Amino acid sequence: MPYELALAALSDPTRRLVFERILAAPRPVAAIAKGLPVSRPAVSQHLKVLKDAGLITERRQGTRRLYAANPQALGELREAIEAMWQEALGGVAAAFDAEGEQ
Amino acid sequence: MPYELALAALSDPTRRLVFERILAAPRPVAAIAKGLPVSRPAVSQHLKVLKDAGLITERRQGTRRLYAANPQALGELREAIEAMWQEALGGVAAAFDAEGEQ
DNA sequence: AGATCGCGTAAGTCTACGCTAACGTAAGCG
DNA sequence: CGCTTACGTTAGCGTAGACTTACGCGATCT
Repeated sequence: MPYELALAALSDPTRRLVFERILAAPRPVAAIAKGLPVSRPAVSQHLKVLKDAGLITERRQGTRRLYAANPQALGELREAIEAMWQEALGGVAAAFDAEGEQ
Repeated sequence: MPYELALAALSDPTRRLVFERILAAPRPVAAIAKGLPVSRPAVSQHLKVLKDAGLITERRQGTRRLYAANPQALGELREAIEAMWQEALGGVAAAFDAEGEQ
């Protein structure tokens, strides 16, 4: 699962709220939607995007579905960001060296 | 600078291309736009968004402007993602425990 | 079997935003 | 001074996507 999908999925504020609500523990849809400023179908749509991005997993339990965060996708995103961070650190050092030479 | 802005800024594919082009070393706008599938003004607009998100810094040098990545904002984003990752790991462990008890 | 719960999906609307084309501007050069 | 370079900015357009309303469907209860 490419990290780009996770990045795009987490860029929406409402979707981040949805995701953060199932970070600590799995929850059914109605419990996620409760207290959010959008309707339950909207939450369902956000869950689909998060699932397609690999950020969450779905488990059916009777008539309801439990959604849980998937740490692996989050780990991949973390590593991608960290790689960019490292490269940026190196870039600053290189620019500083070039500055000193002129 | 809140990490939400950085997240939203990096969610666009073209803007990511722009950002990655100045990760290793600072560049003027024309150099960034060269080879990209969009016009130079579009690159300028992306640079503005990245700057507003704190991800890059601008330094004027005569008639041109050098854009460089800002590792600090990237570091903050990295830490925010890492915190969510840790929480997700804890959530999975908690769900597993609950599974064993029933 | 009928009723209800818990949820996904489809259709339609409206806003955000990425893009181009055109223009404006400050710095260097002859 | 013009002229060119290297940009930023604006106006306008087109589309992706976030949202609601309405509907459909399987599981559970009585």
